[in-house]
Amino acid sequence: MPTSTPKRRADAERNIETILRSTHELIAQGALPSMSEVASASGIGRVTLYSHFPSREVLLEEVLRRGIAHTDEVLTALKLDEQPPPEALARLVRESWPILDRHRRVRTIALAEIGPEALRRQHDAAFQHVGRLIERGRATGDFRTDQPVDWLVATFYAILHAAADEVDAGRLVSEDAPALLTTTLLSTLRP
Amino acid sequence: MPTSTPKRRADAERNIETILRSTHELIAQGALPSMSEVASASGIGRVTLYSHFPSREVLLEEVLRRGIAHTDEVLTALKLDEQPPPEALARLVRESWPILDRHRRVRTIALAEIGPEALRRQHDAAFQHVGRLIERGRATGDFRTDQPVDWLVATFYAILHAAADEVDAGRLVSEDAPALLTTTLLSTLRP
DNA sequence: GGTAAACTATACAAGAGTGTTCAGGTTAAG
DNA sequence: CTTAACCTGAACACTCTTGTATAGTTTACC
Repeated sequence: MPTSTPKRRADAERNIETILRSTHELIAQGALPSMSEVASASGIGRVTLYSHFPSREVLLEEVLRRGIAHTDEVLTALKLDEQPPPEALARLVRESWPILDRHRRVRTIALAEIGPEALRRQHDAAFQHVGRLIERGRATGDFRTDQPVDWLVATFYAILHAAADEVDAGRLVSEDAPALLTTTLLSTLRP
Repeated sequence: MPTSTPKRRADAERNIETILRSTHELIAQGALPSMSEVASASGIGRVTLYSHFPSREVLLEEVLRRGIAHTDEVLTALKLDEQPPPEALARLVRESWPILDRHRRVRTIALAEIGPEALRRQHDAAFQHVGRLIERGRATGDFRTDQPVDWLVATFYAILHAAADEVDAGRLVSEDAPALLTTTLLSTLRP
């Protein structure tokens, strides 16, 4: 079924896109933006913002939904299932670690604002990709089996997050991150 | 030099203590408490609260300062310097991982509210303990030297934080955490 | 070019938070 | 027992945020 778009004008479409993009960006920077902040960051009036998103909660939910969908697309395109787990992990980190971290941030912040129910409704695609990769690695003997999968996934994300924080703090340059990350992640996952 | 206490009455002293304790607790639970919340959580009036801490910012700074001092005491008492680094790490995790994490939370939340300057002024004692331990381990050959110390410290805290989150989410029981943590941390630190 | 959709600024109501003032009640300490 | 320190609730001014209403202007689209 095609997404039923009840014929919107092109400028409205453009504004909605801009709103969602800049909201996402504000959240990724660590802020919990107010509707006024979103409006001025998007370069539109506050009333226009409300005309598209009737409440703050609806806006945040939509940003979360799109973030999850986008992450899922990127991860699916990587075709992680078709490579040996260690190589798949290296590829995953090299090509998309900032995306994964940004997703984690939006997830955390949006969750804190709109409660866990909204998140449970949208099941979290990125976690499933990483979880599947780890489970496959356990089956092939590449990854350890002496710790719960949940714990391995949790440390995976925590380490990604640490890298992003270090980059933000200026103690790490973004180009060096993938190599460090791959090494550290493999250290935690190898038997 | 003894801390110059400008002769306060005992009940005032008691209230100040209660305020700082309950504020810390509220923050450790993940909240960003308002002055009203702090007051009612402490069982005192809002005006009394303001009479002791002229502003929210001053209160948060003091909570942060005391948290850092307390963590420093606990870590110093462990005498990490007197044991081989891997054993010292295991001991550190076993005896104080919840304290380290709670401290990290207060640090993060207070930082978000009062800005980084206040934190830079109070240099972070816990980070120094962990950093020293890791550097000593590198010198003895127990820990890896192919990654920057800053990065190893960052992952150390990130993994502690992950454990605390997992416990909060109910996916991990607190008693199992030290063993998992020690294993994972040593995996990231071993050469 | 006409028309409806979309935009804008301004203003309003309601709620929450900060910080202050005041007037009166309680209690620690000498 | 006296007194100064301390605590209290109520009220006030101020700011910020959410969400809605109004009236007028711009712009996409046929």
